Amino acid sequence: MPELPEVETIRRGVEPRVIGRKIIDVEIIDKRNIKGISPALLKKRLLGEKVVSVKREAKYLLFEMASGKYLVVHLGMTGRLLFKSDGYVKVIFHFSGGKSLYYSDARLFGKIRLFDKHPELKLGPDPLLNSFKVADLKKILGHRNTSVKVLLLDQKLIAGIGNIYANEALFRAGIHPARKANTLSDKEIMKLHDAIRSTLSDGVKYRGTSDSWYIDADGEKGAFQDHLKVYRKGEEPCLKCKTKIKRIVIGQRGTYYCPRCQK
DNA sequence: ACCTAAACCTGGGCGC
DNA sequence: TGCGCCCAGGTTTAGG
Repeated sequence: MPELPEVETIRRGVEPRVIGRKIIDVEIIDKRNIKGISPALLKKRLLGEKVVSVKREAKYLLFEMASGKYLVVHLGMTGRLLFKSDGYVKVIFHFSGGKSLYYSDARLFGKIRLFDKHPELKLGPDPLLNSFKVADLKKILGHRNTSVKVLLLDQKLIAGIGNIYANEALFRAGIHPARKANTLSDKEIMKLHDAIRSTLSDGVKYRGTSDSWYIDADGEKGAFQDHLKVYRKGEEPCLKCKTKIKRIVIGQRGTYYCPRCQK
């Protein structure tokens, strides 16, 4: 499910309710999301740990513990962090004060890991930070002979964009998703830089896109699905020019664009 | 270093 | 109702 705006929305819902709380129990219903450590050891090492912050790096959530350990959660495609149960719960973190955080993941692509210190996640820059400049995007795109859309999805190059926001940002920028990155003009890179940032910040503003699996920590849907212009709109008329939106596959992912607005 | 494709899983929706 | 098929918002890995 979750791209940068969804993970940020979840973070904002989770942090205030777990900060300063201790983990008093970890219930593991299905161990398959737990990576790099046995379920028993994960539980043992988390018991008594106090949360001092919940941070986000791209699509990862990092629970910083008072001991300096980090519980790192990635939600994959269908992962959820909830303060109530749903039908796909795999792990439950019980906190002092009575709250429990449910990790749910129907498709099991999410990952839960524990680190002794702040982990190096090997991610590219976060495009929502003000330090992310046009020059940084040009460095990423300028010399590569791959479609611009594939590069936007590469977390090692630029972190936090997934398929929905890649499609939408390219529409806002008027750039065809199959364009080879090294053919973009400086002006197009500038437009794309703006489009990425405005699309992601709108995503955060509307609390994420609930097209299928995504809900926030309270089980509430986001609203950005009401603002999508191309994503999953194959065969529908473009809202700008009425041309039929096309669906193609790029980088093994469904890709939607307006053949007239995006060159 | 760059680029591509397969693999990991389960569930929802649709047509017949 | 049931079955088969297609689709799915991510990342890792192996290979060219």
